[in-house]
Amino acid sequence: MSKHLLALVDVNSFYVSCERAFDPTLEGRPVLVLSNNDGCAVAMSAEAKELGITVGAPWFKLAPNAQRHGLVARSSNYELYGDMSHRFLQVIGEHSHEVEKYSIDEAFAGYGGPLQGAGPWAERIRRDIAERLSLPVGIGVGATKTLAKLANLAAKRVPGMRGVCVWDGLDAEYRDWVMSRLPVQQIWGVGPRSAKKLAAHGVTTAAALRDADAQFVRRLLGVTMMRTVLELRGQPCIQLEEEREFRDSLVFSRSFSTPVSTREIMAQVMASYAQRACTRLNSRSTEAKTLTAWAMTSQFNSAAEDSPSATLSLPAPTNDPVLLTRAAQALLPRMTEGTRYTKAGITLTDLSPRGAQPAFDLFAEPQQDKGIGPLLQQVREKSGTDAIGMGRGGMRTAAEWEMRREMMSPRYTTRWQEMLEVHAR
DNA sequence: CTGCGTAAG
DNA sequence: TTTTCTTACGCAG
Repeated sequence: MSKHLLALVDVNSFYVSCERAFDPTLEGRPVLVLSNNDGCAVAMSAEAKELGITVGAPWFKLAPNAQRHGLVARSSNYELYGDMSHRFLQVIGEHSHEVEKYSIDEAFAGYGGPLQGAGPWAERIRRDIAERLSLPVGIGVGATKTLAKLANLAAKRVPGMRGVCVWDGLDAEYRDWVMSRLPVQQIWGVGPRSAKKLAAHGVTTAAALRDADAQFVRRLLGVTMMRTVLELRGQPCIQLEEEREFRDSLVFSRSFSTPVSTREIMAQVMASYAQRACTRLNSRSTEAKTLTAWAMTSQFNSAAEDSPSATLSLPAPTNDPVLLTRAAQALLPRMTEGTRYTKAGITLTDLSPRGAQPAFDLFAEPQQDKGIGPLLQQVREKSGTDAIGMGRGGMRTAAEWEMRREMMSPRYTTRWQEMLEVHAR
């Protein structure tokens, strides 16, 4: 008997595991990866969790005691993680025809063979990723995405499973026991708000949600939660999705390392961010028709709250950094000189595939004729964002407000100069 | 169509 | 001195 099953493969403590893959001295030690600006912990090893550190813990509070605990912190190295993520998907793809990238460190994979073969199949994936990428993964297999997620949780929590769990391969009584003990909030798709509403009706465990009346759940929390109920019963409602080429919008936003409070500096920020948003636009071969430039003050200082934004509709879809950089300056008159802004961003909307509507010459700008925009982007793509740019974009020395990344590891897999050197003797 | 609430990692 | 960033979807208005 063969049944269509799904695996959810995820890397344990992905960012930390990427760091460890290239620096084995981190093995067995408490390790943290910090957010942009080295502000707070965003990922941690099991050893760091045991020290009581949680996501969001501010680094400046942990730093004084780090040495005493042997705690190591790394700045986030997204270039490395992104590349490792790509390799992770590639390996899974060699074991399955259907793969869906779910997040930077997770993927769903389809399995169409007999049930007894599912465990060995998952084990082969686990071993292949360990051998080729030095990354530890957990794999849950189930008849639906929700059950695969659940099995993945079990794979990590039950020591005997050693990272692989095939839900349908377990005893029915054992499955029931697990579900009756699992808090409903641990189910994929059930967040804190929904859990609270469910609890008010006596639904506090995964088993209770599975056995709840589907129509009742639909009325209480909508169709999405009803689908979750059906999926817990083994009825697939959430399909494996194709990679979506196309997104409706694109955001480039960053917090500043120190607040920005003058138009002069914000102009530099906008120039830099617009060009980086432009790079993302190009990497997806798209053009944007609308640009929103925005800034905001700290959420933790409600006294002087301000969140100015300016939305511009461009005459035609464009990916020209010159035009977008200029458009982003529209924020400046909206901001209050002297207010301490802590974060800003560029949102590009109304995206379309590049060249879908041929540019109407009437609106062509003088610099487009000379091809300055494409040239700038070409140089940035080839030689890095600090090679060339307009305004602040392209400066080699970091500006005062630019993000701090003081403990970043080398970009081992994407930069020749930063490749790992191995000496044999 | 848009903004908001909710969730995810 | 802190306290991430990004994407997606359903639903109400």
